[in-house]
Amino acid sequence: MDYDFRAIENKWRKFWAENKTFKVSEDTSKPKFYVLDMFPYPSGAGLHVGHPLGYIASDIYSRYKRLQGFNVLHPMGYDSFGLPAEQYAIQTGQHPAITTEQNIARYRDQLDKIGFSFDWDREVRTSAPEYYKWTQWIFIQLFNSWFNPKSNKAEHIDSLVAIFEKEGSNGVNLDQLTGDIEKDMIPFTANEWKNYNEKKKLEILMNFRLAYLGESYVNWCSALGTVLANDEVVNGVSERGGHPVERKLMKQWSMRITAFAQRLLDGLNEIDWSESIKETQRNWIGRSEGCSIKFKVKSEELRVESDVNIESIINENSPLSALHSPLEIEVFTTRPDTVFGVSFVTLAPEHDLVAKITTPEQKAEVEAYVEKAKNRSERERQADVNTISGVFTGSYVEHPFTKLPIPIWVGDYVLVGYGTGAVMAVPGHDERDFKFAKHFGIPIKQVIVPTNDSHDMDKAAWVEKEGTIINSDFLNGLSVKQAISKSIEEITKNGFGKGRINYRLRDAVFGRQRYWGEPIPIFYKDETPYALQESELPLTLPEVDKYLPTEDGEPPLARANNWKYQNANEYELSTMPGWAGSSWYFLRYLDPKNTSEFVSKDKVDYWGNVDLYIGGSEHATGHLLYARFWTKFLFDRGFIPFDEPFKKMINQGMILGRSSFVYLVIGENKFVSYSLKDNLVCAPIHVDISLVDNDKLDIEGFKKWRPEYTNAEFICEEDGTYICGYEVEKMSKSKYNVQTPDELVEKFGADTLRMYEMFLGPLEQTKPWDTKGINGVFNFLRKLWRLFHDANGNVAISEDQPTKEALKTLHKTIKKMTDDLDRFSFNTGVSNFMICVNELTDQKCNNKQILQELIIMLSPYTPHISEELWVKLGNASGTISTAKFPVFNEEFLVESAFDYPVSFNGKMRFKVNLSLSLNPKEIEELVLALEESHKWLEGKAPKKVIIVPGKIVNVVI
RNA sequence: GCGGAUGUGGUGAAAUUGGUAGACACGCCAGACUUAGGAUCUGGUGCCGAGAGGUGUGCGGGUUCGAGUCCCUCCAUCCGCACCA
Repeated sequence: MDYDFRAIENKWRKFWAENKTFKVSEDTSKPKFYVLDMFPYPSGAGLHVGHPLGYIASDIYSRYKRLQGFNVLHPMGYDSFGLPAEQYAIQTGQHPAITTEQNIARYRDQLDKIGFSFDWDREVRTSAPEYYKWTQWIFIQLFNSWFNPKSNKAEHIDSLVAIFEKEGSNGVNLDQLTGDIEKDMIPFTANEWKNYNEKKKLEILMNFRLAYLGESYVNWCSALGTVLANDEVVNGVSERGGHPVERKLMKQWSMRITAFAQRLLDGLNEIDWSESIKETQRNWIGRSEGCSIKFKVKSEELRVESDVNIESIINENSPLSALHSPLEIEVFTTRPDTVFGVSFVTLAPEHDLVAKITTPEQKAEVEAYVEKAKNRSERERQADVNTISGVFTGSYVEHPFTKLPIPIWVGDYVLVGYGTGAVMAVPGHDERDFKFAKHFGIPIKQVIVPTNDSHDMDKAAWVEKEGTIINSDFLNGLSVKQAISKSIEEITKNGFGKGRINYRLRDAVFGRQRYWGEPIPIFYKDETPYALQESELPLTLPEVDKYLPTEDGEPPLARANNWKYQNANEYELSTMPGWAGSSWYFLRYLDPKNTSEFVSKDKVDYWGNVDLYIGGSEHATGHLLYARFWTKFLFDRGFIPFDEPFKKMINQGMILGRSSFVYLVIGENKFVSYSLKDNLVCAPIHVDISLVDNDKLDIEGFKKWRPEYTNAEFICEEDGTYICGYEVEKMSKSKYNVQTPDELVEKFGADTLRMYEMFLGPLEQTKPWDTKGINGVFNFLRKLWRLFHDANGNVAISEDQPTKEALKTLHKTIKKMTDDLDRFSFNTGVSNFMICVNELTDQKCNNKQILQELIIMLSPYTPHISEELWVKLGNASGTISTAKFPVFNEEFLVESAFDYPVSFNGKMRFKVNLSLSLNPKEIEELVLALEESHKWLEGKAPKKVIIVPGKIVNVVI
């Protein structure tokens, strides 16, 4: 009987499903191991061969761990809220839930064909109310929490209320409560707090909640009709769809991820992730150490009078420090050593103080500039980095040390979202400031002597953190490094500012003006947001007539009829972003059916965090950062016992498509073969890869492909074939280079596909898909099959004692397989099997002991054929997944002799077989006595002979 | 500009600690088998050379008895981030 993969795979797929072979539960007698894949968004296009790459690797690893006796949790689910289903709904009116359901069915069908060992009883879908009930629940926990900088962790908001009741807001020393995150709070005493009404209290608490409603500049995408988080904006356009994005001041639900910036940074040192992802996260968090410095605004007439109503300023939602008179501009700098080189101060166009400090003479010009800057999209602004623009406000600040007046400018090179939205410009030692000063003719003051003599201060700023300080009063003569600490010391001592750590990370905007997402469990009473009670969850997504915003520009949820909290109060109308559900799904797998908790304590204690996470690196700044944030939060609040979700992560590389081309002769309906194309003027045209085999075009098929090619002519190679050119590109429909796993499973079987995907190359590497090589793996499985059968196709297994040779082959393979799996080297694993089967075939080995061990090792890669052969060896059905992985025994590899490579001056010349019991001196004598050696010595005496027993001999002449 | 990764045959790649470069496979070449099965078997296949031999892991240097592997300089490609003060 031949290797009938179709029958075998159908049989075992059915067997696993019916017997729930991969269902797991908590079992304290075994060590646990949690292997997780990044769950897919079920798109309408289905899977191509690139998608299952990571799933195959994680499945192999899961099966390997199971064979080693671990209790392996290996679940799968769907990230099923998202934009494409909603866009489709807008176009067709079909409810996104239906589209999602259909896509999931297709995904499931495709996944099932590949033979994964998922425990499908644990499937989760983020769009299911039973799931998002708990996403909403976590949101409420975040809403009811604040970050206590003193304990450095999230706490229930009640502990903050207790502080307020006892000591108010600690006077002016707000940092102790806010950790420098929020600064626009008016100080109050305990008594004042007690006398505030509920609305006022809630308003103050909103400044501390980890999920909060606040006004801030957001990325507004009008084409999508929603706001986007920073990581959803790429190169100034939306990640999905590539629509323009502008900055807009809006009231939005946000997540105070900035409170966790330092812990998110520190945690990276404790997890086993690729350096590049960790660096990307460090970069995104963007910690920089420096100093804040306050500059007093000089113009007398602008000074805020002492009897001014401070609250009126607060209520303008100033994100900046404008609280105390006289007006001050606070800047953040990493170079306080250059403070004496400040020749102007620049404000971001959106900075609150711009309007307040501009003089009447400059008003028109400044307003025009600000207006223009605000209307520029992110993309325009980024594309235009080299154009210098700015405008003078007419006002001055006072230098804190010299007391000299310094002009205040507005410039869009200063970003409102970073630092304080204001910079002290030191043109002598900052490139942008230099350009700005040159452009506007502002004086440039040198305060550092460059270490490089040839540096010309007239041509460029000296920006290196090296050199000696000059023109700087008490800093003169110090090195830059010394001057940084000395200046911070002086600035702090004089109350001009203080040392400060700044992060690039912004709070994450959480509301989306979309339909297909989790409703935010909030209602409004007296314009104040209140969270729903746990017992009122889930707040299910209401039905709407259309999935578009209303005519008044309200989100789609505003279309829902009679959708009110207790029939009285308005619900929040925005929904959660795509990353909400995926920030905690790994926890729900532990206890997917629990209706009273998001996960039970017992289960989360047993399973713990993810031991191995496999997925793409494209989530480096989105999902992976948010999931870490929520995990830290849930840990702080005592819901889970760990504060990093994913201990080890591997990022599989992208699989690129291999596009094929035909060459159309310009002006004719004639195609020229690859090697002849340079003789003619022709244009390459993508041709469907299903019409090409080994670069040879199926000419008849091609003629039928498109009506216009029916009568096409072909200039072929000498042998009459038409050879196509190729290029490696991303897989896409428009390039006709998409390879689906389904076709390959049909043609070669799932085992071949699984093994071939691993054989392509290292998991983490980007690699081109090329179907050519799949035959090699297919042939390997047939060769394996033949090991178990005689020439007539009957099972032929010997029960004899295995030969020494066979045992050596087996144990060599056991050792290599264990090593390779432990270091996730799946591609070399495949070649180990090939070598092993080649050797056993040469040895004509059909010994049961040997073959049984071999297929156990093979079963993680090719589970179907392994199950089948396992039964043929006389074992009970379906148990190979719980067999025991073979153990390496070194005894079988012991050798008595070794083929020594003999080198002369490092060049290998010949080999000689010598006993391993010889000592170096004996080896040297034997080698030098050889006739071959005399030839290479050319009569000279060797200067030295290096001998590494069991490795090499090197003769130095 | 900053950061990360990668450069090895015609192709995908291997070489885990500095010790025989190119395992394993694809493709190709030659042959066998006997019909057509994405068969199977045998031999060959880095480059130059008829051969002896020479040469060879992006370039150039260095350390070493010995370097794909370690160090320095440079180049190329890919991926992040980017007016971040």
